[in-house]
Amino acid sequence: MTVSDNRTTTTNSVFLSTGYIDVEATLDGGQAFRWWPEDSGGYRGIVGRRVVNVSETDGGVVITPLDGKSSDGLGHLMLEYLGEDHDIEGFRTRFADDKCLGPALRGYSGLRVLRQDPWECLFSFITSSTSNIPRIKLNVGSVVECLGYSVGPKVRDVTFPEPEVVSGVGEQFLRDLGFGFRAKYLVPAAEAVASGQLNLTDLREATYAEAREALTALHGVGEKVADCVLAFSLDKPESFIVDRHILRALHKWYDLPENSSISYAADWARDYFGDHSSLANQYMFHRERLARRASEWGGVHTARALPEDEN
DNA sequence: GTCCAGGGTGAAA
DNA sequence: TTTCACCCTGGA
Repeated sequence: MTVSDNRTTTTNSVFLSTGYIDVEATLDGGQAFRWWPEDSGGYRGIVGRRVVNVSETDGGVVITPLDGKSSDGLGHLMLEYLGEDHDIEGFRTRFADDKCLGPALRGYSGLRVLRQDPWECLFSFITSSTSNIPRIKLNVGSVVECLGYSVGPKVRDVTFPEPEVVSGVGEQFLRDLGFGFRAKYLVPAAEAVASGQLNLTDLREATYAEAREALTALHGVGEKVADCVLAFSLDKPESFIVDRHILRALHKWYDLPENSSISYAADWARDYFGDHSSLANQYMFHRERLARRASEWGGVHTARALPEDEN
């Protein structure tokens, strides 16, 4: 991987030779909720305190700062965010012939697992409980517009509100923003992080089991939400997220025992996929989503996206 | 207009 | 282990 400046142009953008990255599937496919497509192409969002546009290009992505600042340090920041240190090549090799993942890898190879800010990730996935992606984006968007610190020209160009700020505004404020019953989980979680009782950064160094236990100790954080935070922000590639769609996929493609519980299925998948669990999980989730979307449109998605027969 | 599902969790049975 | 309430938004 290399980072090259592009200062000969007036755009001040940075090219990252990451290999192909499917920007839409990666940034706006249910891992993160603050990326918005731009008319001019690519996706606009915030990483740390920087406002950027991320666009696909040959052999990688182009990062363009939209906050008027220079591109110094942007390459490193974005490589880390885009999960560049994940073992994507090892994953591709190992599962090239897998019944479920092989076709997925050939159909849409540019999917990555992000490395997000842990607090934003925790907040977002507590919010995700019995919700859907449009609504999660709506909720997260409204809370950052109200409480975030502006770092760019647009209303959504704001940093994610610190846990101190979220605990300060209280439950009713979040309910009024439309978070519903999740508000009563979000405020205590913010308090735990703000007080230092829960140190999310330390959990990056902790084992998977330790970190998962620390997260599920929070009210409103079960195994599912914990695994999302572990995979998408706490450097735990052995994390495997099971919802009802993934459970169905596991039954369909693998020798998972009949009537396995969500919890059992997650243990089974972690054992089966090992350190490639979070990548396998994301490709499987994406495949199920495309299949579902295709059937809702009354069509078949296998012809284009998947070279092999679905059934 | 009504109905329903949506990347769940916690408490009670 | 299973059932149920919890909020509410968008699409059918």
